[in-house]
Amino acid sequence: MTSRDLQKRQTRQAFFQSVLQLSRSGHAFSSISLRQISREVGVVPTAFYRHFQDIDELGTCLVNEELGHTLQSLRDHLQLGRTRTHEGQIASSVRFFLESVEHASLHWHFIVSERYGGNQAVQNALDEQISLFAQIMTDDLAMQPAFGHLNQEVRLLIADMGVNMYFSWVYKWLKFDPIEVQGKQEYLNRCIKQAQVLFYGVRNWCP
Amino acid sequence: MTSRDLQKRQTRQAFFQSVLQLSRSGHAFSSISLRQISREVGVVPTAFYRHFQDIDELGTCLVNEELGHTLQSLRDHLQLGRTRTHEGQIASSVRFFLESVEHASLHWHFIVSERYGGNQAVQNALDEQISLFAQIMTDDLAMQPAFGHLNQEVRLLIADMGVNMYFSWVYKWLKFDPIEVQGKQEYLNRCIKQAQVLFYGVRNWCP
DNA sequence: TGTACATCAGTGAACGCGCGTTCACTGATGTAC
DNA sequence: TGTACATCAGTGAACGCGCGTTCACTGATGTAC
Repeated sequence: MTSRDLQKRQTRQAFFQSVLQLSRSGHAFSSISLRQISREVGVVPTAFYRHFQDIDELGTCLVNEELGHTLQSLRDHLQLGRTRTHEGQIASSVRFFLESVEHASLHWHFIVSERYGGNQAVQNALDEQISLFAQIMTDDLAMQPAFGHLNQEVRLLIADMGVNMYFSWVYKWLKFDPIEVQGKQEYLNRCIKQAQVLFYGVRNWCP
Repeated sequence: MTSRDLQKRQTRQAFFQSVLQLSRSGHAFSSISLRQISREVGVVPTAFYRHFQDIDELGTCLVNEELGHTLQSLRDHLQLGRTRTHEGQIASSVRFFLESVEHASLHWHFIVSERYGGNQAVQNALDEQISLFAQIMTDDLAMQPAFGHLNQEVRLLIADMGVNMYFSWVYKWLKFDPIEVQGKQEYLNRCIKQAQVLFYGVRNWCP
């Protein structure tokens, strides 16, 4: 790894960061221009082509590389199935999720904004990453004895509900001002209750 | 109402339709240009200003007028709370919802695509309409004796889960080709099961 | 009913601007000997 | 280690194009008498 390679990688990262910041400040990915991004990075527009063929490629690389790592580590640590037997454990799982979201707020803002947004390439790349969540949550549910009465199909169905519920919290969660400690706490408690309602129903569900 | 007024109203409708069609064909609202819309309508770009001050105004009017009616009539007929005691009735509610969505597919594609999209004015207008759903579902839950043990706060929390779950179905539901009858039927059954899992849990929930 | 005037939805030319993409270039970094 | 050449990330000028917005206009429809 030469210093030139290192420099190139840093610029590439800067392109990703610029997109995430533009997204955070309210611009849809499909309305961001190549020149806008380059300006943010601090390079001339033509430098863009040293890194990506076009904006679609920037989008898919951003999702697979930059967001991929964030989502991978979250998937590794959520372990929903192993921690949801008692209500206190459901609470920790929700708390861990929302803290992770806050910690990678730029990433998550982009994910929820672009999940159903205008760029097909980005949408497909995101869909792949997100469906891994449902898959992993399904396997996780299988490890929990209390849910042994559920077959694979029902587990996947429930994991899908769980992922959609978790994702439905993100947008409002990221809108809180860091100072609004009390508002955030109340919102967190609301999310925890929603998770408890869902998983309580699952525990007693007869397929 | 003169024939001139009528003509103007038709052109206004045509602007709405053009936006919905452009949205359906994959363009994010915030990346659609005034000239693109006018071209679709079949008028010169300057004619746009006879109807709207700018694109933001077109967006908010589209949501409040065009989508407003669709959502209003759906809210009036869903009556979730009155029909979810037996599992067969939950099924009819889900079926009615997804049929309504299919019937107004352009509207619903726009709603789910722009809910977290790039235009703040549209997002705010949509948020108002959507939060009415949660409000109405909350009141509806109150009418159901089986859920009398839930207080107002918990009912709103559950209505919120319900709305988010219903909305989470829409995007994939609209992606089905009309010919794929079997695939659609299977997806519908999946949605019904998800609704049953959620409302089953609610029925036995102790706050 | 007929006439004379007012209204106003849609026209078409014009503007300055930011866009994506091309091209030949520069000069610092890497490599071969 | 020192030299001579290769690589290639970033430069800057140039292009044609679609954009939003302005303006004075046209001519069909509506209104007052």
